[in-house]
Amino acid sequence: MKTYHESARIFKALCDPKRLAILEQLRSGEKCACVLQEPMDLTQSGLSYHMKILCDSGLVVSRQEGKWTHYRLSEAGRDEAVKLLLSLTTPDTKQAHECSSCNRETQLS
Amino acid sequence: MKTYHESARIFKALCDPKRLAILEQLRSGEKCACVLQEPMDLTQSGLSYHMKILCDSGLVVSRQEGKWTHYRLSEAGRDEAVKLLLSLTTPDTKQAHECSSCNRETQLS
DNA sequence: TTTTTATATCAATTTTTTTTGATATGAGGT
DNA sequence: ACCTCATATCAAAAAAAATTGATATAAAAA
Repeated sequence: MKTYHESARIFKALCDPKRLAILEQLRSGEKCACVLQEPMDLTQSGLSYHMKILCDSGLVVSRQEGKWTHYRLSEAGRDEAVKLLLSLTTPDTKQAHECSSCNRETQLS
Repeated sequence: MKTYHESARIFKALCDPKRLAILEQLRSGEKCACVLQEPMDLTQSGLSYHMKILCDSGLVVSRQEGKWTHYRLSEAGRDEAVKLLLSLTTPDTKQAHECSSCNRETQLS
């Protein structure tokens, strides 16, 4: 079971427009950093910063090839994120119950 | 088609540990603000701030009942978020291709 | 070996987000 | 009408994230 902090880290990757634009570029295949940076309003070190966050989330994986770093979407990372999103937002039917204290007060009045 | 900024807003709801703890509470059913606040390290206005972000994302919906505001998970919001997550992180097979510029340089050398 | 090239990291700054305390709103109750 | 309670909103402060420019590293080229 992940802590809330660990779970938040995965979604942190998705809560910045520039990182979403980077993911969009990766949808069409593996890209090296220099190619990713070109069409974006980002400095070299800015891109590196965002790629670190994307890799830390597990949604993206990197591969070193000589001087170049290539990035690509991770299928395992995506599956993990979807599973986590569902587990965070799906009602727990086992212990589901209504808000008792407010309802009681309402009913008593 | 959503802008990256709009998409980011949905995931912004999920990138804070306190908001994940709030979602966890909502998994067991609809809750009013006072009940949600109690077990959490949050002031009244702090909770209100986070609930606004959760509602803006569509993952949570609110219902007014007299003085009380009740919050619950939104199934539609969850479906939307999953759909969005998948569309952002699934390779686009139609136009998938490798990083051409780096590969070319590598092959030429 | 010296130079260039691709990327990472660091420290300082700027921007954004979160927290806090005070006040506003609005529904009931007295 | 006045008071109380639940919640929202505002402005200021604090904390966290993003950007920038400089420097470090390490691979390949000259």
